[in-house]
Amino acid sequence: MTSASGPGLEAEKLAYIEEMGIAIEGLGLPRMAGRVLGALLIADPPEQSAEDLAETLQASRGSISTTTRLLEMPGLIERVSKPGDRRVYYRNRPDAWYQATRREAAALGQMRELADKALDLLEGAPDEVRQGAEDMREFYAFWEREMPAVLDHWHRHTRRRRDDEEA
Amino acid sequence: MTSASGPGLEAEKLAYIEEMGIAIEGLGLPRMAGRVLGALLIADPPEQSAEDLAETLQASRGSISTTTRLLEMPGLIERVSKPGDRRVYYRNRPDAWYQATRREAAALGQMRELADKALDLLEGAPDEVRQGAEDMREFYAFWEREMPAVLDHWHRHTRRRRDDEEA
DNA sequence: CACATCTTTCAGTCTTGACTGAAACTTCCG
DNA sequence: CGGAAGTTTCAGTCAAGACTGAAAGATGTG
Repeated sequence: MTSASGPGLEAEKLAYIEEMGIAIEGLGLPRMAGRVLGALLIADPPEQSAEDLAETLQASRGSISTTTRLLEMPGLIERVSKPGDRRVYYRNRPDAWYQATRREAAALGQMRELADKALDLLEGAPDEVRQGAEDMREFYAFWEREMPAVLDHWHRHTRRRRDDEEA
Repeated sequence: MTSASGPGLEAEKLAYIEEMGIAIEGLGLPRMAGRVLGALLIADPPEQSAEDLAETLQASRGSISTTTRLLEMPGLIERVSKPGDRRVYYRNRPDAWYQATRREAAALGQMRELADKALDLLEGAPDEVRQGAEDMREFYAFWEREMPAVLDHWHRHTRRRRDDEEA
């Protein structure tokens, strides 16, 4: 029997889950989202039902429902079903962390636009006054171009290797 | 006279400052920090006293003090003084946005460590169970290496160009 | 040294939003 | 159709932390 009742996880794993909660909170998501990601990452088996998660994380069903939907939207976790079982199971997606980083890259456009807008507002001002906004635009124009390019490179590399293994 | 009394900034600029406040809030800093960055970015002259900022942003002196210190620590703004003037002035640093992004890169180590720790907790588990943590480690090992490398490249490029202009 | 000016600190207030838990809803089965 | 199992929604509670404003502190000036 694989200790499937009660809290069911060693204290070490529970501590890990909390650590992930704090780390993800730093990225701007609710702590509970990090807990779910952490729990799924070290779950055996990798598929966990809403009830499993609620019990492991000592959280309400409502909270689990809201959180899983939040994580499902950007592709960080996915739902799976089993024949003859009405429940929905959740598991982390293989490219979850790539996707999360990809989303950060998508937010860079806004920063470059803010730099452009600053330059509009400073139209006609002396170069010295415009310098700060110029620097900002220059940096984000660069990073908005390079960050997705580097991530793409990794993604193509990984997909090719995975396909090879399957063949 | 350059409208130096009262709110003193056109509605357009005030709206811009608020927009920056919201954008920066999305990066995990207090909204007021974004307001200060925005105000300094479009300020003429680029140096602004604590009092100037408090007035422009309709904020308390305490809030300005806390926020400027917060922004000064990671090098996003800097203090400047003027002869015969007791006040401290603030202005944005030329590489502020590079520094901010650099700090994000520094946080990647924590994520790779979390992946390592997950694998420790899954020692002896079947490959299928460990796969998620393996994927996470692989991605962050890559990104922890590449992100600083690309940023460094830009920084060296920019410094060289700036030195050329000065020569 | 006493005063004036500017800045920082800190206790209290207020806003935001994460979480709970119960009720509503959906889906499947006899 | 009635009921059981599972999930989602939502109003209310609670905690975290941003901001205020007054008091304390620092720094220069006559």
